Amino acid sequence: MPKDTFLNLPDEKRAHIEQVALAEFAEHGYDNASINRIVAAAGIAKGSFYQYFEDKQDVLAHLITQIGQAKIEFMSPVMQNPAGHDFFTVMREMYRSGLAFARMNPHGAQVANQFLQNRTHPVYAAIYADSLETAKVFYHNMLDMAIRQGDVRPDIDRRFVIHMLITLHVSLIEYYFEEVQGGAIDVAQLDDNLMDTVSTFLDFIQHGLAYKEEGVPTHD
Amino acid sequence: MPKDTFLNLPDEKRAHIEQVALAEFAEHGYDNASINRIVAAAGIAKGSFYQYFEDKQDVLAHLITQIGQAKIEFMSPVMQNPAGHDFFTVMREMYRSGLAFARMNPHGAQVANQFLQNRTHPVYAAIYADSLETAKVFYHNMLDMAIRQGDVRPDIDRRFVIHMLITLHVSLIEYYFEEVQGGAIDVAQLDDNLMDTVSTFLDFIQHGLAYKEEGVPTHD
Amino acid sequence: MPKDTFLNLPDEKRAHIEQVALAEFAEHGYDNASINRIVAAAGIAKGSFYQYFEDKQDVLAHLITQIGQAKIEFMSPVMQNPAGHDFFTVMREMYRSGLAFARMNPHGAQVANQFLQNRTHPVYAAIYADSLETAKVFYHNMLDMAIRQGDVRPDIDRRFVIHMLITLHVSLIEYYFEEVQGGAIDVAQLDDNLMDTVSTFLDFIQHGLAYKEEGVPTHD
Amino acid sequence: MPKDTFLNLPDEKRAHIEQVALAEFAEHGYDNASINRIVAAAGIAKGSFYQYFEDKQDVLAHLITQIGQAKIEFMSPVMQNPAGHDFFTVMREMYRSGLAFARMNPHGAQVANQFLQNRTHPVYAAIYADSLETAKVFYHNMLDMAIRQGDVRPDIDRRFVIHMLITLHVSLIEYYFEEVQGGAIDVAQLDDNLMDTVSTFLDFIQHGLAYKEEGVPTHD
DNA sequence: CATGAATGAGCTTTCATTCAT
DNA sequence: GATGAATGAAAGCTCATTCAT
Repeated sequence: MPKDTFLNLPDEKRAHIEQVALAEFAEHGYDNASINRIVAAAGIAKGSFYQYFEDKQDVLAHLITQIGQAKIEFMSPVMQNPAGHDFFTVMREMYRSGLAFARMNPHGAQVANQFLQNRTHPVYAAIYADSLETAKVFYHNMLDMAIRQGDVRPDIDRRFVIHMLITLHVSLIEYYFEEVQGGAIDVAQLDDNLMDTVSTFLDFIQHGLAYKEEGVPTHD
Repeated sequence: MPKDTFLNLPDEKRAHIEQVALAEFAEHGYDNASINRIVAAAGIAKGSFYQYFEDKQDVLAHLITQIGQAKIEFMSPVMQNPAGHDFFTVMREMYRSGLAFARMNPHGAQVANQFLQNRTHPVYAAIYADSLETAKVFYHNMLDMAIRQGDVRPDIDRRFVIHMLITLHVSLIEYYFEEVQGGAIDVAQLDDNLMDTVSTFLDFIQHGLAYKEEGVPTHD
Repeated sequence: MPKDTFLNLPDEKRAHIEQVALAEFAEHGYDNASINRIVAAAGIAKGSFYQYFEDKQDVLAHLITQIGQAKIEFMSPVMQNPAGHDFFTVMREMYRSGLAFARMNPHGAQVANQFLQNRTHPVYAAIYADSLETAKVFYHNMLDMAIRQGDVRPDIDRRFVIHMLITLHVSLIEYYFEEVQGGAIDVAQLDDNLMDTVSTFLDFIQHGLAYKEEGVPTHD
Repeated sequence: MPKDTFLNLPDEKRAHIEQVALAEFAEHGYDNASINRIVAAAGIAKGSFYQYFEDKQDVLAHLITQIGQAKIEFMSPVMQNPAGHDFFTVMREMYRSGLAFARMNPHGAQVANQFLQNRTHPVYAAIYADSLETAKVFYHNMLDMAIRQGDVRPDIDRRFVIHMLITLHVSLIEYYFEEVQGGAIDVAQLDDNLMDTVSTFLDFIQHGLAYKEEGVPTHD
C-alpha cells in the first residue's frame, strides 16, 4: 500500500504519477518496467518515489487496486445488483463492461490483463492474494445463484468454470487489443463488431459450439 | 537457432543443458531467467553458452521448438489424422494430450504456457511469429471441417473461436498446475479428476452452460 | 553531454574524475579505455559513473569539449583577434600555442591528437561532427583573408590546404611527444629547440623546401 | 611473423585469408578487429588461425609487411632508382604512387594509414619498430642527396621534415578517401582532380604558401 | 516532505586464446 | 595440418534501493 505521503499528495500530482506509472507497466510489463523511467517521466525525484511507495511491487499493487475500482464504474446496474437477473444476461454485461473499460482506459486494461495472465509470477501472485479472491467470490455467488435459478446446469465443476470464465474475459480483451493494433477491423466499426463477437461468444457459452438439429429450440 | 556447436554436442550433455535451461525459464520466466544461473547449474563456462546459442532468446526459441515436437509424441492417433473424426472428439484428444504432456514434462508445459500467455512480450512475439501460426492453421482447418461435417454450427466468428480455444487450452494446463501446487486435489486421483474436468469442459464447449429442459436431447 | 548530476558535483570531485578519465583515454585510447579502471582510479562506484555520463563516448566528448576550451586560454592576443595580422604570424602563434598547451596539459593534448587522427573511428566521427567544424571554419576564414591580403597565393585548393594544416598541427604535437618520450632532446632545452623547429617549419610553409638562388630574396 | 604452416598454404587459400583479414582491419581498426569474424569470413577453423599466426598482432604485422611490398610495385622507375633525379620529382612520384596504390588497394591503403596514424598504440608501435625505420632511412637519404644537389635548402631540421613528409603522405591518402566517400568530387574526374591537388601540393612543398611578387621567378 | 547522489550487485555479451582430438 | 569446443576474464551498462541533506 502506498505510504501516506502519497495519499496526501495533491490530487493532480497523485493522478499524474499514477498515470505515468500505469503507462510504464502497460508498455513494459512488471519486470521490464523501470522506476528510473517512471520518475523521469513523472518529473519527481527518485527519493520521492520511495517516500510514496514501498517498492516497485507496491506501485503495481496500488494501480491494480485502482483499476479494480475504476472498473466498477463501468458496470451496468445489472451487474451491480445481479440478483434476479438471468446469469447469461449478467455475463453479457460483464464482458460488455470489460470491453468498454478497455476502450476508455487501455493502459489499465492491459495492466489488468498482464496481472491476470501471470498469476504464477511471484510479484503478481503476491498481489493476487489480496485482490483476485474478490472476483472469485463474485463469480462463485453468481454461479450458485444461476444454478439455483435453473439458468446453468448443476453438473459443472464450479472452480474450473470460474477459472475459465476469468480466462475468457482476459482473452476477449486480448482479442480486442490485437484487432485494434493489428488493424484487422475498421476501427470505426470495431465496437459494433466486438459486441457482435461478444454476442456470438455468449451464445457459445450458453449453448456451446455444437450444431443443433432443427426443431430443437434452444432455451434463452 | 542454436549453433552447430550445440547440435554437435554429445546427446547427454546437450540434454542436460536443455533441461537446466528449461527449468530456469519455467521457474523465472524469460525476463528473470539468468544465464549466469543456467551456466552455473549446467556446469559450463559462460563463454560456452554463447558458443551454443546466439543469445538468451535463441535458447528459449530452441526450447519452444523442442517442446512443440515433444508434444506431438503425446498426440493420439486421432489427432495425428483428424480427418473423419468428430470435432469434439478431436478436441477432447487435444486437451487430453495437453494434460498428459504437462504431467510428463511440467517444465515444458509451463514454458509453453508462458509463451502462449505473453504474446505481446517482444521476445515471445519474435518467437511466436515462427511457430504459433502452425497451431492457428491447424485449428482453422479443424473448424472448417467441423462446420462442413455439421459438427459445429456455422454462425461463429472463426478467428475469435480459435483465439479462445487456444486460450482455453492454456487455461486448462494452468488449472492443472494450480491444483497440483495448491494441493487442492489428492495427487493420486489428480488425473482422473482432471479427465473428468476435461469431460465436463468438453461438454461445456459442446453444449454450453445453459440448463437444458428435459426431453431435449443434445446432439452428440 | 554529461548529466546534471556530474555538473552539480563539487568542483574538486568533478575535476578529479575528469583528470582520471583524461589520463585513461590518453594512455589507452578510446577503444581500450576501461570504465572499470576509471571508476577504480577515481574511487567512485560504477553506478555513479553512469549517473554522471550517458556512456563512454559521453565522457570523451565532454573531455574534448573541455580541452577545446582550455586551449583557448593558451591563445595569444594575435590569435584571438587575427584580423589585420599577417597569415603566417597567426600560424606561428597557433603552432606555438598548441605546443604550449601540450607542455602544460600533455594528456589533453594527447587526447586531442587521438581525436584528430582518428576521424574515421565511429565514435570520434560522432564527436567530430559537433566540434571540428569550428576549426575548419576558422581556417577557412583565415585563408580567405590571407589571400585577400596578398599573404597567400590564390592558386591553392583551400579544402586541401586546410586538411593539411590541421594534419601538420597534429604532427607537430606528435613530434613533441616523441622527442619528450624518446629523450631525443635535452628537456631543459626542449622548448627552445621546438620553437626553432616551429620557425623552420613556418619558414617551410611560407617558402617551401626549395633552395632559392642568390639574389632572389623571398618576400616576407 | 606467420608460422610456416601459413606460408606453406596453397597460394589461393593464403591470399583469401589475407584478403579477409585485411578487410577486417581496414573496416574496424586493430582494437575492434575480431578474429572470430575473420575466421568466420575466411571459412577456416579458429584453431587453424592460431596454427597460422602467433596472435592478432602477428596477422597485422604480416599484412603491413605485405602492403609495404605491394606498394613497391606501384613505384615508378624514378622512385626505384631516385639517384640523379630532382628531389621534388621523386616526391611527386611518391605521392602519385601512394594515390595509385590507394586506388587499386583501398583496404591496404587504409590499414597502412591506420598504422602510420597510430604510432603510439602499443601494437602499432611494436610493428613500427620493424618496418617504419626503412621509410625513415629512405627519406633521410633522399633529403641528404637533395641538399647536396642543391634541390633543398640546407637549413632544415631533417628529422622533423621527415616526420612531416610522412604525415603529409598519410594526409593525402586520407583526403582521397574522404573525397571518395563524401562524394565531394565526381568520381570519374577524381584522379585528375587529385593529381591536380598533388601538383598544387608539391608546388606548396617546394615554394610554400607565400605569395611571390611578379618578376621573381621561382627555381624549378 | 523533497531531493538526487551514491551504491554495487547484477545483467548480457564478446573476446583472444588453448588444447585435445 | 585441421578442427572446433572450452574457457573465463573483462567489457559496458542498468537496476532498485538507500540515505544524508
